[in-house]
Amino acid sequence: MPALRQALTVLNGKWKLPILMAIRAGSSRFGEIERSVPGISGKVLAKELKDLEDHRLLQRIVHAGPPVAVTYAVLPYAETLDPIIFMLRDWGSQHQRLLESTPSVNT
Amino acid sequence: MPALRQALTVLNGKWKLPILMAIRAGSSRFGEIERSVPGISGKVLAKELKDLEDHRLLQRIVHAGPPVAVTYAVLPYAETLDPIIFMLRDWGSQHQRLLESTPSVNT
DNA sequence: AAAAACACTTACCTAAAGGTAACTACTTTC
DNA sequence: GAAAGTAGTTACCTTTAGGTAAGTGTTTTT
Repeated sequence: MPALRQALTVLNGKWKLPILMAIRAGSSRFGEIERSVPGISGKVLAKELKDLEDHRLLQRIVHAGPPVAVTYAVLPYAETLDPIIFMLRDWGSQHQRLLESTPSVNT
Repeated sequence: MPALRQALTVLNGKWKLPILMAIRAGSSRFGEIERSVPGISGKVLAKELKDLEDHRLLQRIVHAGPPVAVTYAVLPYAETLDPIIFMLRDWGSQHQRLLESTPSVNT
């Protein structure tokens, strides 16, 4: 896969970035993340957490009990995405203003 | 849609960036672009060209004939994506090296 | 006059992403 | 001992992305 597609694959999907943001904002337990990302289902959350772990953006930690507890933590490596995220957010909001100010013939 | 998702939507898909690159590299006619993006079909190319036009990244120009000719040109606005594209490419290739050097348990 | 090129469109199919709801196995609180 | 919580999994369905192949209408070359 070309490097550019690879990078887009990591960021893409409806939930990856919202999940990352939720964990950064303080959620760490599965149920806690589920509640703080409104609209996501358990199935999709489980799959996305696995993807994010595969990409070394977060770590799944099992704390020996009793009671055993599972937490998810964002790894420092995930911060290397920050400059890209900021640029994408800036460009995206600028782009939305452009589309609104010069609507296409079909809208 | 959040700004970040909006930006990702513009870039995403298997063919959008390869098409943009092909036109920048000198292809301008439909058939020419089709031949210079190996693997793409006419149907998908037509759809992607419309999307890119809707996002103001390129312009479809009909040259009055005879013979009439249709060309596609990348608009200057598309250059505002360049810094993002460079960062994504860099991060992506760095990420590929990381994944290779620390393979997961499932590979 | 026939054949090929040009820029698409249409119909049909497969695969991947995502959603819904029920279920599992364990633990903990009431 | 029943109910609720935790961290998922499973089966099933819909939507979106993308692929294949044939067709369309116009023009241009042979």
